[in-house]
Amino acid sequence: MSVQERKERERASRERLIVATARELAEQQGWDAVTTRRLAERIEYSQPVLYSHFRGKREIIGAVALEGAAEMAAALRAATSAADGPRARVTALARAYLDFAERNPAVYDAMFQLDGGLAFAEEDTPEPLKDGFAALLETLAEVAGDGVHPALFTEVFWAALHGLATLTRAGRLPPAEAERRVELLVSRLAVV
Amino acid sequence: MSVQERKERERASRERLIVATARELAEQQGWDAVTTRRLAERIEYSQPVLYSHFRGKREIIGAVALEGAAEMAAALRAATSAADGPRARVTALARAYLDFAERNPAVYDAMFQLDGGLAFAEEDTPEPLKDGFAALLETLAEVAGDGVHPALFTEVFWAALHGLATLTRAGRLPPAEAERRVELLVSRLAVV
DNA sequence: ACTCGATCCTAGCATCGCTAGACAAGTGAG
DNA sequence: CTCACTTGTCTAGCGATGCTAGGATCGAGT
Repeated sequence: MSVQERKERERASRERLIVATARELAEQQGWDAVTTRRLAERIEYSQPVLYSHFRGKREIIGAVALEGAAEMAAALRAATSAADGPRARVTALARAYLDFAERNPAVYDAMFQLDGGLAFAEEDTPEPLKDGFAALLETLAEVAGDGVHPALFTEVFWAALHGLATLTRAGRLPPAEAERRVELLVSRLAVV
Repeated sequence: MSVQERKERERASRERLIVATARELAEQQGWDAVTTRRLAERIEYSQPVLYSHFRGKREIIGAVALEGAAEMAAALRAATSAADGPRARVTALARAYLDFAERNPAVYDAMFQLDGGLAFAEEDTPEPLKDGFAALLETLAEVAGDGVHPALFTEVFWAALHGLATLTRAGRLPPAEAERRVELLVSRLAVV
């Protein structure tokens, strides 16, 4: 019985290695460079091993996305808990969100840009994703304003952040004035 | 001399055919289905012909994006010119933007999601893209509010629309309440 | 009518995600 | 301790991708 447990531990450990390596490779050289061959070589196993853990490349991306969602949720909560007052919390939230996207571009892509085979806004949405939305909601509900559904407000605010994050990183928006855009967004959307 | 002109016309015509076919194929079956082989087969030429017009698949995507940008700019201007008053114009603008994204998902991807090798917010930004931004700016400048740079306001508003468009289409936002999100966005961001 | 240059196609390269089948290592029974 | 067998891993290969080299073909101008 103990033998089997050891094997399961080793399997789980190797699965974590795969996800961590995929993420590392993606951050270093972009997702295009994350091929099953390169990934297999880095973890020092052959390609088919990947398919004994994941159904395919999509699922590996999905695993990175889930890991990232959990981290992001933690980062958002850490940022907001250090701020005083609703308005300051929202600003901190927005900055933390954009900061996470900027510092973890590959993970952010896995979460929102690429197809990781994940469901959203539905019954079977994975827990980390729901929790990420919850982290946003906790702070944003305070400033939704009267008669506005907090979830709806969160969706709009989130969409704005997502737009800023992606357009900035794609070179569509000059990075210089990022901070002023955040201030404008918060001052207009948030009802204090 | 006339012979050469005819050849140039034919070349230009074939180039339009390539772009139109790529777009059509992408809208029908998604960009993944747009392979150089399939595209070549549809235009009834061999693969290498594509490379005598474009440097590679990226440039073809870029060409579709430019075509789309011009169309979108026209659609935005048509929508705003039919509305009375700044507030109504902004609402019409937002609806037209999201409507375009929803009805031309592949083109929208070419413009903002995929790598079409296009420059943005820089010196050598192609004209249709600058004009698309200009179309947004024309209407949004009216409601930027005192002391807010119109271009900065446009960037934020645009980012919010882009976020709504992409998140909705990716299934991240329930489509049911799209209209209410637009109303909330406009009512908060626009200063009338 | 003939030459020669432009134009286009056949064939192929390296790489991709993914899988079948051979092979080895470790397991538990006798 | 030996041996069949399950479990796990690897080698090799499939079809498809973007892209390119080199030969064939066609038409224009002398």
